[in-house]
Amino acid sequence: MKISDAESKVLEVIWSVQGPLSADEVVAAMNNDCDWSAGTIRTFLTRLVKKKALAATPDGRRYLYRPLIRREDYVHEQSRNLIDRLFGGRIAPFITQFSERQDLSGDEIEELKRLIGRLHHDR
Amino acid sequence: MKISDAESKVLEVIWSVQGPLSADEVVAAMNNDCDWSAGTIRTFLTRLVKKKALAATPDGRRYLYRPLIRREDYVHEQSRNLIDRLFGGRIAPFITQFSERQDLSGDEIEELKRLIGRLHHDR
DNA sequence: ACGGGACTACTACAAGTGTATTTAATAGCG
DNA sequence: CGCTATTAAATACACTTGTAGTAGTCCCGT
Repeated sequence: MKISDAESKVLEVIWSVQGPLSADEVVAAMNNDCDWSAGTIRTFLTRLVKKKALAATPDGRRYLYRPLIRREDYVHEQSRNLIDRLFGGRIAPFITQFSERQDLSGDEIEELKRLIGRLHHDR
Repeated sequence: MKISDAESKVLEVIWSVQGPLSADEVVAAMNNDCDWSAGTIRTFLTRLVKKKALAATPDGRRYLYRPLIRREDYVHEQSRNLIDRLFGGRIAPFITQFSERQDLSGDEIEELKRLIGRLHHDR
């Protein structure tokens, strides 16, 4: 099932904490960077449960939420999807495009250089 | 204005041709890889016009459609967005993640190596 | 000049999204 | 043991998206 933009922000917050969270712990954790009402966030929690992205386990009169999908899997799926849709499945053009737009700092380039070097070593 | 998945497929077809296209040229061009009815595709065309992603210029009793946004810009925006949302704005972790999942062929790695070498030279 | 085909414009409609409010249950406090 | 505060469930509602169908108009051929 597809996860919407708003829902994914809620997921991010839950991923960013080790253990399960209650609804208002999620609300508290989100209050910093978003302006949704508590009701709205609760809606997203129940939708994420319905979509099997979260599990809700009862804890007294409330629920504790915990992720059912791993961030790495989600992130990889999103990345693969973008690369496939927009770059014919190849990573290099993705990088090229950033460099052509001068959207790479010197630091970034250094970092990439080191990374790719190591990559080559790994195999 | 946000461009939906289905709409972006129509845009891709229009980008892939040099000049402006009439609605049923678009339909013809799309009939290969998608199973939308002509009506559906026309709906997407008008929505794309409303979203200022396409211009429709009259040509007799019909319209010719031509992109108002460049593919490179669209692609870059999508890419930047993904990198910002999922990788804290840095490209290297994006690459790392593919390599950790063995989602990079030897060819891809070679290509990246050459690319990064050139990058470094460029500045 | 009229009928038929082509092309657009308008309308439809259900599911998903963003953004909540209202209601019902319940558990702890007094 | 009943009231209030907490929490979850249900409901609301407008906008977007996916997927079309219908109606209206205009040009071409006869």
